[in-house]
Amino acid sequence: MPPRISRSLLKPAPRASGEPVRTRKAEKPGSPPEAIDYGNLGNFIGYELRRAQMRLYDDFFRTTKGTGISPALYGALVLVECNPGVQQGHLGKALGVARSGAMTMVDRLQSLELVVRRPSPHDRRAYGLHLTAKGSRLAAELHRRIAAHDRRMGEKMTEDERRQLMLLLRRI
Amino acid sequence: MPPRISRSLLKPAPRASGEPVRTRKAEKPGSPPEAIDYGNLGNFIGYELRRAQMRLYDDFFRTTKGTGISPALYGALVLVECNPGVQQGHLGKALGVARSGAMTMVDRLQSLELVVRRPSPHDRRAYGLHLTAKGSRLAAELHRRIAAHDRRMGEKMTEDERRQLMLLLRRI
DNA sequence: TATTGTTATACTCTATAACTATA
DNA sequence: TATAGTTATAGAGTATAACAATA
Repeated sequence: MPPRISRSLLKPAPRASGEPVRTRKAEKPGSPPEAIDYGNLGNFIGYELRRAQMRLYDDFFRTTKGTGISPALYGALVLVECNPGVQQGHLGKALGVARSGAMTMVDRLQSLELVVRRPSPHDRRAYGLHLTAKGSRLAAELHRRIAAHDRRMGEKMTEDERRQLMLLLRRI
Repeated sequence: MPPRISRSLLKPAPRASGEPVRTRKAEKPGSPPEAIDYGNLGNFIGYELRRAQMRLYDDFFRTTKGTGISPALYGALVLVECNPGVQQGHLGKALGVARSGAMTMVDRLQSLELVVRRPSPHDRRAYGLHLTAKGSRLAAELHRRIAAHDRRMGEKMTEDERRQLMLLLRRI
């Protein structure tokens, strides 16, 4: 079964201008006057999963800063790179978004000049998606940065533990 | 250090009417004509984290169906329950959202008649948040359902493995 | 009739900024 | 001057529904 990237998990938002904003604690750095009781929240897998992903997203956005690429767009970029000529609709399905959502994503990638739509030779309704030269270059750069990012995410565990983590995550 | 629930990790959206919609694959059940190559995506911790959370969110929304409670609102409900009289702003900080976001969440909980704002005895600018009787009942019900949900999430691993997973997640 | 891309519309989530009452 | 709550506004993300062109 091919893995799927979920809509809800690729969400955090790039800005219109292309520059992701992560205004963590924009309001005030000061901590809440009284410690807050989180009850049973910390015993839930879902809670630790969320916290882990929060930290990971923070690092991801620092990693891709200046590129305008969110996790969702990176996923799309990888898919176009690995499947040159893929149809927009298929991309959307693979990413778990509706066609209109795929439309928006590809529009964005096109406006960043990373991806082009070329008429499909077989189906005059469809377009094939391809990386531009600029898109290829950025993809290569992002692969490097994101591989380093992913290593950082696992730097506090051994290689065995990392494998164990991946296995356990797949069992959820 | 008190745990924090991230804005970006509590995101998936409840509907205005209160009923969460999870139209997974609303477009077509059919699989893409050709298998799609996901490249190196599956070797990233972030990717597996996202997939795991996607599955978890699906189950969470099935679990809370009919209540209008999203993960974010459940978090808020727990915090109000565990910290009766907590100020809205402190709640927002604990949840990692701006004051206006806390406002929206509390408005929602109030419109669901789960939470009330009572004037603070010490500070005439502030309100204390409290569960209503209905809120207490729903919280109790949700605790049961979500505890079961969390057990389901870990049902494919041993108790030791679950503990290991929690430990590794905290190391990210 | 079904599918591809597209557009229009609507909704949630979240942020910033300005306003008010109070501290 | 700073803070608590509020309101207005804006942008991202995603969904559904309808449409034209094509299969």
